[in-house]
Amino acid sequence: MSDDAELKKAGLKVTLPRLRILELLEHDKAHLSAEEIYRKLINAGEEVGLATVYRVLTQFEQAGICIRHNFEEGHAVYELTPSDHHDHMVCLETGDVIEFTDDMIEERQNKLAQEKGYEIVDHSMVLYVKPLKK
Amino acid sequence: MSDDAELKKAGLKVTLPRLRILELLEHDKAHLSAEEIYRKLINAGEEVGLATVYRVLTQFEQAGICIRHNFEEGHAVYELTPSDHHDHMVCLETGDVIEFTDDMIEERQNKLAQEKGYEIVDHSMVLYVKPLKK
DNA sequence: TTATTATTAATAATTATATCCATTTAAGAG
DNA sequence: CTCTTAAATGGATATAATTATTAATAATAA
Repeated sequence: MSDDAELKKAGLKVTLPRLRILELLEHDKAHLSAEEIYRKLINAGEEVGLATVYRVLTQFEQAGICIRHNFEEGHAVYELTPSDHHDHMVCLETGDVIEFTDDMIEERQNKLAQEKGYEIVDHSMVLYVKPLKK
Repeated sequence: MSDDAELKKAGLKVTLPRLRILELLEHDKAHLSAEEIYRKLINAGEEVGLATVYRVLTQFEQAGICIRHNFEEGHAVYELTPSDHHDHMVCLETGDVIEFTDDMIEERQNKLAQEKGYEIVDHSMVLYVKPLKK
């Protein structure tokens, strides 16, 4: 689906700031904060306000276009809603975020849920880590 | 170990604010925010500053006395460092919360972190489930 | 007890995010 | 394409959570 269509489907007017932010999220696969998105747009010569970035990100989140994570201290980061459900490893020293999935863990999670009489609808898993000393 | 000893072991002087905050964390087993701790102390007639609460909580965290969680609420909450690290299974239909731990998953998590060059400091895992149809 | 140093409370400063409002812009009607 | 209007924008301002500064105080060492 085109970005245009995606915005329309969400009931949002197709505006330049919204298109630019959506493009950024699509092409720049990292987990971006509102501030980072703002800086990138300004550096790219776009005239956008920080308030707009925050507003649009909230709208995108409500529309299911992106999801917000409150990983590290301080600020939220956003990523396009992923089709696969991956988990996250967050470095507490650098703020780096690594995505991963692990079949063995998923299998085990399903088994545990089943044992308790449930099936899994969704899950979230975040490992907070620090670099190994060498 | 006494609260006194606990503070000394962490290299912290034994002061009234630290004792009161530690007692609160011990007896009030919920997840408390800095603001909540501050309010509780004020209501209990203690003379303490909000800045002190923040400072002490940070020191406690660094000393491993308590851990901080950044849930999706806009503010951090603290709890005494639990001896076991349990995960949660939340039933979306009934709201039931089941705590569990699984050695196999923990082992796997450690291995994954290690492969990426990290060691795990903390982790959070929540399985959102619904009852199995019979 | 006194000296040294850490800790404190109050307040100011920061940071992340939300809101207000005057101006601009997108989208549908004609 | 032009007009109309409601929605969206950007800048300023507000707010909430947290952190830094500082002069005064309290805890430990000598």
